[in-house]
Amino acid sequence: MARTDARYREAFNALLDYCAELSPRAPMPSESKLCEIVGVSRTVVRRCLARMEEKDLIAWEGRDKRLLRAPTAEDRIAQQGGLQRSTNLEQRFLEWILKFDVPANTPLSVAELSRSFKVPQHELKEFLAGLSRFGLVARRKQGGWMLLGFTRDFAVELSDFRAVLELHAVRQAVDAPVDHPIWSRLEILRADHLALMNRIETDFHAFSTLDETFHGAINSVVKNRFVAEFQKVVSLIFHYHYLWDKTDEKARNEAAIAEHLAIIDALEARDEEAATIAARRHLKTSKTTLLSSLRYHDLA
Amino acid sequence: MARTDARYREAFNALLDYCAELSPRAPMPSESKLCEIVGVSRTVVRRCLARMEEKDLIAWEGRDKRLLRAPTAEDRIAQQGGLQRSTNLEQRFLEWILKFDVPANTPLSVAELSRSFKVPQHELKEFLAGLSRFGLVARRKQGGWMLLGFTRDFAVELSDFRAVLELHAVRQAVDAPVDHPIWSRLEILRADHLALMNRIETDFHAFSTLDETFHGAINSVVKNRFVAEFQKVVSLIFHYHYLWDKTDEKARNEAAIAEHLAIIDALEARDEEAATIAARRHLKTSKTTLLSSLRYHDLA
DNA sequence: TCAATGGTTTTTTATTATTCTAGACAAAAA
DNA sequence: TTTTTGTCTAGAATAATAAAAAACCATTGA
Repeated sequence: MARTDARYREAFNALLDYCAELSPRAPMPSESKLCEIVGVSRTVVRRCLARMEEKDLIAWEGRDKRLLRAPTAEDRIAQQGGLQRSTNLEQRFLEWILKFDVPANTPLSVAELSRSFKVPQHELKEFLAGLSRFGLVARRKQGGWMLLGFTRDFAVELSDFRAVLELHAVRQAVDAPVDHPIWSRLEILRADHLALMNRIETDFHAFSTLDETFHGAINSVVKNRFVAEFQKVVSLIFHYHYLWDKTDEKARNEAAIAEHLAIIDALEARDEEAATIAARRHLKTSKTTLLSSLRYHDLA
Repeated sequence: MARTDARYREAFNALLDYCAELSPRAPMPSESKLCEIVGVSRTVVRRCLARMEEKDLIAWEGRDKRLLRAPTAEDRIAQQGGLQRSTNLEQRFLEWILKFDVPANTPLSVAELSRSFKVPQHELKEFLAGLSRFGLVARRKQGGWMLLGFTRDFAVELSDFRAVLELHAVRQAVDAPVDHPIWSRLEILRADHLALMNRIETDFHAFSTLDETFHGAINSVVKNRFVAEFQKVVSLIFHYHYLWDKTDEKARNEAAIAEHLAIIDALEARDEEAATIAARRHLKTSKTTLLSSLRYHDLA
């Protein structure tokens, strides 16, 4: 019960690795130095040292710590099964919602999600609390959480908000200095777009990734933590929706490539007016696509 | 330990209130009806009914539940001390940071905050997880949380982001139909501003609230959950910073009133160009004020 | 026959208790 | 002095647990 000692186990093995570098009988660094080396508190380091002494790996008396023998594979401590990655939970969660088309107003069971995502319950709760800031989920009066989900309103507001941020980014990009990395990125993107256009008949589904890269590049001009945070979610949602709505995919992507190229042209010409118009047109198309994919699913 | 029965206690009293309306010997509604009435699960309702039967308030046999006597004040169940409001935790937390000028990179102790705000630990964790979406706090590698706080970068990015949102709102407002509530709100605000201008010598500190109302009105034109969510935090931060930086407060507020009036004038003239310029000027002033208040505190 | 209701059980949530970890302090050594 | 260690206290992560929700099934009564 209670807190796991995964940290101690990891630290112990890390210390063994460090000792392997050391020559036998060499004095070991001070406890606080070892803390820095394995990135853990002195409490844990001392626990590790105690075990090493017990296993006759080191002689430890006061400040004198000496390696007695080279550590072997058997000395290593087993990692408790779990070690489940709670990284990219966000991505996995959104992927789940969009791929399985979880409908709006679905109650979310923390217990169930915790099992399927192999993540401790409390971590999921914190994650959901974070998502509630984006209005994607909300607490229920009876307790627990509920997916507000991709309703029509949500999609409209998301698209509008995205448009506000991205038009701002476009305006900033026009004013970017010549040595700004955006210009070389745009050149590469232009080439990629033209290349894809040539093999569009077969590779039209490769557009989704390109789209994400393109919008990422545009938004990278704006150095703002709030924008960046939103962008992460926005792009993920648009990305999966694109993957998912297969109607007229080739035609849509072909049109989108043309729209992207128009934006690149206008940006490189430093023509704010034209760039804004081109961006607005493309964002409008995106919004329409997102909405129609929702409509399609409402019928299903 | 474990979950409290506050819900049961509240439900029981609510049921008593409901019974008080009933005439004695009257049959009570079905369990599921009672659930809807008090907004609680059947499990809790049945626990309440069991207690009512035990206290000889009702006769209960199968579907036949009859009130035996009118409930008295003594029948009520005591609410367990706590009932601590975890509402407006956000406001209280930001208030604490800004009022006590908690510096950036301060480690936040969940245990301590939990005590001082009288809120269960896990609720605080969820709250902090939410705030981390705004980049105001972050997890530490060693565990726990840390206030990233109001650094210069944070203030700049916050101001910029606010400007993006608010300029968008201004552009929307210009296009708002004549019967949109914004116009009457602006008329009232104009009068309020003029009134405050007349008594500025004595009441200049009343501007802070007026400022919040003004920006709230402008932003109310944009109906967007993302904007609204951010606006809550943004306005709170600006609000407290205004309250807090006392240098040249009268002169600053007087100037700000003039800037507000210029925005109102331009909006009512439906002049997008002028409105944008006026708004941009005001936002720039705000940003400068916010930054200088930080500089002032850095020295302290 | 069937919808609504009640008894019962299973599952999930909220919260505490517990173990591990971090950090602080003072004594000891260099 | 300055650094290092022994000791202690407070805090964080997590499992255990009581309460609540929800599902299930039998029963009632139209």
